[in-house]
Amino acid sequence: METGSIPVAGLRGNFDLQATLESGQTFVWRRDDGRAYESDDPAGGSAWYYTVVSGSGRSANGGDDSAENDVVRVRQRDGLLEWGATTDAEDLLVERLRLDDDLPEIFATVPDDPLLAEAREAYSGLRVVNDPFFPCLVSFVCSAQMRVERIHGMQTALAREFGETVTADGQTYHAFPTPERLAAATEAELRELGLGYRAPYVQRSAELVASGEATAADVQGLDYEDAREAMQAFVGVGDKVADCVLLFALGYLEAVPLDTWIQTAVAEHYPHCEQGSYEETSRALREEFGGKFAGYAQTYVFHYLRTRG
DNA sequence: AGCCAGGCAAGTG
DNA sequence: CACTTGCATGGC
Repeated sequence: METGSIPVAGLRGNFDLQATLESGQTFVWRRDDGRAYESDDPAGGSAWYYTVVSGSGRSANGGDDSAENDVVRVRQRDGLLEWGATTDAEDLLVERLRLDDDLPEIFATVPDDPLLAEAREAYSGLRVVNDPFFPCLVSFVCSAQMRVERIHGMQTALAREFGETVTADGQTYHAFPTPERLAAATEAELRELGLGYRAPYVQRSAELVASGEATAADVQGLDYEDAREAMQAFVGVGDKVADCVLLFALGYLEAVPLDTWIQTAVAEHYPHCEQGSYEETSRALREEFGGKFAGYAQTYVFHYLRTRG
């Protein structure tokens, strides 16, 4: 393994690895200690997390074409983001964890109302992730009427059953399954993993991606509202899941997913944003949260509301 | 036992 | 277009 460390104390804004990875926005990381994601778990502050990165055109080491998947491990300690990986992981981590985001600049565009102030105080350094598209899509198709810990468990099960394996330092890791592999899975196989009625949605969306009939490229680059509409070409994707994938994988930081928690927050803290339809309420809250980076504010509020007693 | 969890698809009016 | 219904599953 190569190793390295990124000083995160000097970033524009803080960094909180645990809050970033355990806030229910990404489901591609696992805790090395095997513990389920439990927010406010004191051990989480210095726990190792790992993911498997599917190689995409990064041909670093002289034609080793068997190394398609890389293991990346990270932990945060003493103002450093320490990593160990089967490749140089620094650029990847900066990209995936949005370490270049200028949080003070972002929050200068967001109102400093009491709720947001509390959320920022509680989870200073939480960053919106930049996940790979397909795992993010599947995760949020699975998210319907499901708790965060169980969504995470489902993605772990999918990787265990259908993901390619990588061995590093004598340990076996599972990549997230490819679209082709999930497209080839049967609905019954997916139901056995506890996906319930989401099973056919996952299979059919995987088929669309694998065949090229609908891909991220059809969405990326569109204006936000057109992109949200285009996302719904996938099966199991409505307005809310579309917003999640736009925010957490495609870089649409203005997207404000309206889930049950946020709808409660609208009723209690932003009643003037309650407009009836998803479309209109979402737009109103997006404007309430300053537009361009409204999804950042949403992610803080979601994590804060969900984890406080 | 009933209610809820990061909702969506399909059907009806 | 808006509204209703059915859908898996596990934890509290």
